[in-house]
Amino acid sequence: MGNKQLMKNYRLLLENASLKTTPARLAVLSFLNENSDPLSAESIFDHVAGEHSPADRATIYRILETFFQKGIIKRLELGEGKYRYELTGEEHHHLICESCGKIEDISDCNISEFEKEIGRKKKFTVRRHSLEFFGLCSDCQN
Amino acid sequence: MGNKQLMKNYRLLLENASLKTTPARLAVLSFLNENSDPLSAESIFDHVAGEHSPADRATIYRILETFFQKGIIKRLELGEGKYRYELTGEEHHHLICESCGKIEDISDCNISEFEKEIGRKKKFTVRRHSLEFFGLCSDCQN
DNA sequence: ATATCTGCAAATTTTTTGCAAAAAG
DNA sequence: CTTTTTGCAAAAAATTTGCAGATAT
Repeated sequence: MGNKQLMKNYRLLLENASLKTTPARLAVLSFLNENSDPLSAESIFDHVAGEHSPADRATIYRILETFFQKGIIKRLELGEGKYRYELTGEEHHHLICESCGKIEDISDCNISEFEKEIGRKKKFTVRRHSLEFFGLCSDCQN
Repeated sequence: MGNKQLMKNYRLLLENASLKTTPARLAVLSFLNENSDPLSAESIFDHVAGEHSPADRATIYRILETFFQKGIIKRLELGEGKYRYELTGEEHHHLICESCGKIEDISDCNISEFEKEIGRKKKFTVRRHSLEFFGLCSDCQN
């Protein structure tokens, strides 16, 4: 998808969320879009800082909070004591290599059956779940 | 189980992990043992601070890190931007109510099959996984 | 006796907040 | 023109670290 088209999409995305289109927001969106890995606030700040129109760290945090509240991005915790963020898309989970830190995506967790069971047994309504796998990636097996 | 017996168990647990038995460590272990909910470092500190032999915040953090490294406790992230800890026991997961904050335990996630599939498909060796459910508990349904 | 553990104080990391100026629609 | 967003500076929250003295074995 061309950059022009992308920008149009971002504008629409923001408009649908009743948010104004600003350079900082576009920068955050496009950086998240370029990266398949979930990103920390700091790495987003670092990247946006190197742009034509750098943004303040507080602005980045506020943007991420707003996007998270609107459901535009997901907020993850991968055992690092800080948040990571990724664009909301197909539901998927992550394989985090405890040796090299590589993060892979994985889909089809098929946990919806279990969620229904929870609803019945515990009278708990599941809205979302977090599921992350920690271990060793193919490169770090030996 | 009587308190005497518990103390003996804690001593053994620590000895097996090549750790010295200290008042602060015993206090942390017994507070974790009294609580079924996973606890934050701060709440553990607060509790131990009210004891006959209060411990420094840094000591609490160091104890928790050590226990985590030894596998004595689990370190969880429940979407709060901080860690929580619980004694290692039967594998289980949590239902976190997004309305009142109540945390319930749940077992039998039956995800081992999926983990094997991951091993085959992605050549990733799963060592552990995190699985938490967020939603509404029975008291907060309406 | 010796290695481990703790307290204290200071620092680091991650995230949040108040307020006035700037920008978007 | 009005509401939202941003920058700046400061603060808060969570966690870590260095080092010297205290404690456990």
